[in-house]
Amino acid sequence: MGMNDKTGQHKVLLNYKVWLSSITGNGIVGETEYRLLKHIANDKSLKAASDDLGISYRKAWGDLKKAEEFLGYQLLDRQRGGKNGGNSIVTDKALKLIEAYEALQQTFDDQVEAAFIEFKNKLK
Amino acid sequence: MGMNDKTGQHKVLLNYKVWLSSITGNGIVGETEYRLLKHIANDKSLKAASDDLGISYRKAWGDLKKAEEFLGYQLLDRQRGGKNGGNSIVTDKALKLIEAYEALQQTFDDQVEAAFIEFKNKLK
DNA sequence: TCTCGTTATGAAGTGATATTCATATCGTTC
DNA sequence: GAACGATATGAATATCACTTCATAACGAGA
Repeated sequence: MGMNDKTGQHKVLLNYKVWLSSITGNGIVGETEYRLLKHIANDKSLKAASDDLGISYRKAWGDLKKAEEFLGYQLLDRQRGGKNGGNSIVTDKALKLIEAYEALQQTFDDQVEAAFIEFKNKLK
Repeated sequence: MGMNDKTGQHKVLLNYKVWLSSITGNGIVGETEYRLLKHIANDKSLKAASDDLGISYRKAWGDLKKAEEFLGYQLLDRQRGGKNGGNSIVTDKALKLIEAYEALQQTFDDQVEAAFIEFKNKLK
């Protein structure tokens, strides 16, 4: 479990991130947006989803808006007012997107483990 | 090459990052440290390397110090004073580390392209 | 022994992001 | 038709990482 002193050898993990970006490097769809969409698919609410993830509604809303603007299609079908005040439904296109993103993550996950073992061998 | 209006479909790129971290998620060795060590190996100077990369000496120094503390071994052999004011030599262990990191990146690079093509197919 | 350039390190300033706050709109339901 | 709760959005505030600044230590060479 790794030592706790300031100078010992600690357990090291391999980490990675995958995200879609514009050419200029602006992040568009990454882990945050992926998780948001997953939760919205379940909760049918952007507010509930942002609460779930512990990020501000303001940011969640802005992130998805930016993603939609960039992608050029809707990720959510929004409804204001009404029974529960409103709701947000994930569009079919967004569902496809999160499925594809999930597969991408899986591919990376599979490779990270092997690559990390290889990495550690190289250090011996 | 992607439209420029606010709502069109733009060209999307796939991005990724790989780095070593502690269990608590603190980044230890990533692209920055890798590049620093590469440049120090060449320049034999932390100052020159940080200038090369356009990052502050303060950060470069802090990053490598943190990495060394965490890993539990020296990445640099430092010398203060003397002929040119001082110098920093990359240790053998650090050389092994950057070689292994390089191989890791290469592994990912090779597979990212294929994964991205797969990703885009899934969206059709 | 004085100088010079690099390493070393705390402290203060800055800028990008995210959170908080404030307010408006909307549409079922009671 | 008044109320409730989610969406919508600008503005102010807070956070956090990085840069800048300031200052010391060091040691070969002039």
